Amino acid sequence: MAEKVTIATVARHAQVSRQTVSNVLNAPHIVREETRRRVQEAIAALGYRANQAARQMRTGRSRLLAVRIEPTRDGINGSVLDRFLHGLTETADAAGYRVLLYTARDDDHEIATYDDLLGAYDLDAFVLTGTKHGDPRTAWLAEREVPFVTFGRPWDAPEAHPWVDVDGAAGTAQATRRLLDTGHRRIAFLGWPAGSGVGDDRRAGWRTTLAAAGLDGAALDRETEDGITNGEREMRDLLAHDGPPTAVVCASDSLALGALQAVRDAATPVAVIGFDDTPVAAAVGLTSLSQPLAVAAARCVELLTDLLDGQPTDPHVLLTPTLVLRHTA
Amino acid sequence: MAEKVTIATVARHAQVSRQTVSNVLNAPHIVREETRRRVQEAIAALGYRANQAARQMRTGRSRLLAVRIEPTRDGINGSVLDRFLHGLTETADAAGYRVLLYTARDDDHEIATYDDLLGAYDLDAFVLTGTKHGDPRTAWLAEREVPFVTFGRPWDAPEAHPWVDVDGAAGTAQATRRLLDTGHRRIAFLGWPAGSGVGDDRRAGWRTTLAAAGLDGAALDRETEDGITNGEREMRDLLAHDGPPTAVVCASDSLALGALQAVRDAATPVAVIGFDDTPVAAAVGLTSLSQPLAVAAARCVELLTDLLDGQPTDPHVLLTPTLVLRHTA
DNA sequence: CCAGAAACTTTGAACGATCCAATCCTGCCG
DNA sequence: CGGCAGGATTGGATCGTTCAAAGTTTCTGG
Repeated sequence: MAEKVTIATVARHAQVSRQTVSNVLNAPHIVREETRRRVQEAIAALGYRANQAARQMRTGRSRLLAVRIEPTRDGINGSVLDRFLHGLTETADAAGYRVLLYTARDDDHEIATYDDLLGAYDLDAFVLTGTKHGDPRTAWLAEREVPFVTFGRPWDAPEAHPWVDVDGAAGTAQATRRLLDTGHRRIAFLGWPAGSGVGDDRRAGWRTTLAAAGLDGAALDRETEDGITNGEREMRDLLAHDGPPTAVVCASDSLALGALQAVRDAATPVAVIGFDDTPVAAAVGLTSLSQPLAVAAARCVELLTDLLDGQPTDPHVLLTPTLVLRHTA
Repeated sequence: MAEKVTIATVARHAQVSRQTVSNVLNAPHIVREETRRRVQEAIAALGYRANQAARQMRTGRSRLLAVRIEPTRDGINGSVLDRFLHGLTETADAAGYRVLLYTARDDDHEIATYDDLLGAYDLDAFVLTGTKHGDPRTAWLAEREVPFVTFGRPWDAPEAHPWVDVDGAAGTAQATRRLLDTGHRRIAFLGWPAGSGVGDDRRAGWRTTLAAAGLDGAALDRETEDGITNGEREMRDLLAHDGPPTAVVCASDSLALGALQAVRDAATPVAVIGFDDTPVAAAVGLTSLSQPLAVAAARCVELLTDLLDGQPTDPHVLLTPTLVLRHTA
């Protein structure tokens, strides 16, 4: 078995000192052209790779990003995280970072995990998904000046910390406009109870677009917890009342799927639009709003690397979802 | 800002030497009870955490596992990986390991990534998902004696290396038996082209169960690439021929969903059973076979830690899927 | 031809943990 | 009471890298 290749091996092979090799790696411009080439040839020839542990011990930086992987809740929206993670890993790779996973039952455990990861692994930064009002996690991290980015806006204070998000209101507005353009006038909204930033945002897009068209949807606005059965129940209820809607915009694909089942045995066809463009939507032909997850992930990594390199950038990125047209609208 | 807490800080605080602290952590039994307690109190009081980088440099072990995250293909089966990852992270955590993600376009890139991860991060082990016939990745790893486990059997040589898998044949057998029990006699199978280990396995379960009941399904066996539209086409074709099936077992939820759409406008009801119990199945009420992913992940970690600790265990684990009954069968 | 500066290169120390070998106790036995 | 065995504790060396400072060569201009 070949002995380990260290910076000293490379140095000997290239007839220079350790430090020169280190300079070639970390500050190439201060090394003479010809020397640099010789060192790089030695590196390639020996298959040398800088030992991260040793580097980390000296510099205190690990080139590691941590991301939480949550248990898929109702399952339907799970693959959103999946695609985000993939994008994150790919972009991080390109920037010379690696992605470490962690889980946590609740906020307290999550904070304990931060402490653990920072203490034991010297993590460089965190990516959080799904922030909520008054999030204790962001407060903890900010207090300790740990670099982090959230995928999801801080709804309390938009300037509080770096974030990347998808413009839900723009999405539902786009969906509503599409329905208006195709002749619909009685357009309902199936969303979550008021109070969640994401949910309120998505509802707002629908309401303002209706208002801009001189319509008032107040009677066609429903609030319910996420889930297929909830969606179906509310939609049946909407259809049972006077002046039933001819179309519905939903805050999630789960709700939309429920609506779709309620609509199946309706007298006249009803258009349905979901949110998240999950595999289920693709499977059943549901028109839905697709989040640019790969782009979002890439921007998260970009924000973090800039932050870690001390480069100032605008730390707030808002992306627009795309309406994917299928059979249902 | 508080100064960094190292093993020396703890030693000073507990009035012992560095080595004693190290012993408390790595070989508690050789330290006197009372001393051990004193050291542990100091550790707790100071919030000390062993620096992984330093430990790794000396021991050559990183307590890091690597898992590949693949781009979700047709999307429907994506969440399978998602749930597996979550289970993996949770179990690894409990065993004192962390999970590192990586991606790779193809096998060559993946092998290059192994090299990179081993060289730079001293990775302890790899978890591979989805092995295929004559996999170059497992060969590479085995040759270098890198510990790894695959989620999925090596179909060429079952004893080649440690693996965890779900018994597909047992699953489809269970599904077929269920259909037989509820009176069905003409039970079709919608699977993938022969040649893939997983696909052949799932088909075998159906065939042998039919044979055991004295039935021959040869005429009701279809092979097609995965996907909803493929499933729908094949199912329509089956229904159009003489002696159409009254039930169908599918190799995936994608195929089952296609079958479901074909069946919708059939004269008589046809039972459909899918495989993987994806969120889509739950959403549309499709009866499907559920893989015990959390258990599989846990067993993977178990196998690896045993391997790393030099403990001999039976390195081949075959788990049985569960039939989740819903509306369609 | 030499002083002085510029441009690199070399050397030694440090990061924080573990391993190794040596020393210090403590209790026990002769 | 001395000696000894055995476990508990200690100090020094070490892993591979980067930082800091000192050393060397090369080049330029007077």
